[in-house]
Amino acid sequence: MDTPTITACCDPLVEAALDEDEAVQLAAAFKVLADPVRLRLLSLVANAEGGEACGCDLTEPVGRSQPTVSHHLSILTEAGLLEREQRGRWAWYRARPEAIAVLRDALEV
Amino acid sequence: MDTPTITACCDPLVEAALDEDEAVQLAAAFKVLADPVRLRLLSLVANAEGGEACGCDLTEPVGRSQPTVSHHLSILTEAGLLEREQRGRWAWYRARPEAIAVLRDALEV
DNA sequence: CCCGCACATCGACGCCTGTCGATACCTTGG
DNA sequence: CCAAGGTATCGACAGGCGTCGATGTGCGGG
Repeated sequence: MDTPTITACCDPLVEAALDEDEAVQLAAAFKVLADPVRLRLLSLVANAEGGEACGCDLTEPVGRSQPTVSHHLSILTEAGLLEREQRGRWAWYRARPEAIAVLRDALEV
Repeated sequence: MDTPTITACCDPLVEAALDEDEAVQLAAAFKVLADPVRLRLLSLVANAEGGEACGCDLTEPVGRSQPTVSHHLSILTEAGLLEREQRGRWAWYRARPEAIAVLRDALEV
């Protein structure tokens, strides 16, 4: 999907008109959240006990194939919404509230 | 794009895991924001003097054709992010902060 | 050392969506 | 009543993206 890391790029939508570049950057960030599987993965990880979840426990609950889940986890990680830690042959994920906050702040009213 | 009106559907992402339906609904809402032209249109309207903007003044700043702008304004309006009022042959738009707030709340940390 | 498992990558397929030109609709001004 | 301009709709096209099966990669256990 070609998604650079989510970083604060602009004032809230309703407080200043976006220029072209800001709009492209923000849209790319929201695009990461514009998929039901990614939203579920993000919420599953954020709500896992200990604040972290093993990739091996994420395939079944979202009802998609392993390659598809891996693909979505990559997109979330590249965007900075998740961070990945490899432990042996398992990948562990934690949510990154800072990245979520960037998007929330853009929607401040 | 087939986007029902944005309405509060679920607790914040990081406070409760989304079920399938909630995820589909939230993703559809974020999809509306996942386009640079729509983000610019929304911010242009929200920042217009008087809080409202005429459609005739929105085509040029976003650099797209009139049918394309009309299409995006329809999507924003159907989603409830904009409201439209027809005055004579002009369409006037206002932002709906309530709809924006629904999405912001879903990203609460 | 080899097998098994978690995970990533690849290639292919189908659908969705952003875009435009052409055109139809509708309201106002003359 | 006609002409003009703002807007919506239509049809078509191209590119993007989610999905999967098959396969590659790397680590750990026996």
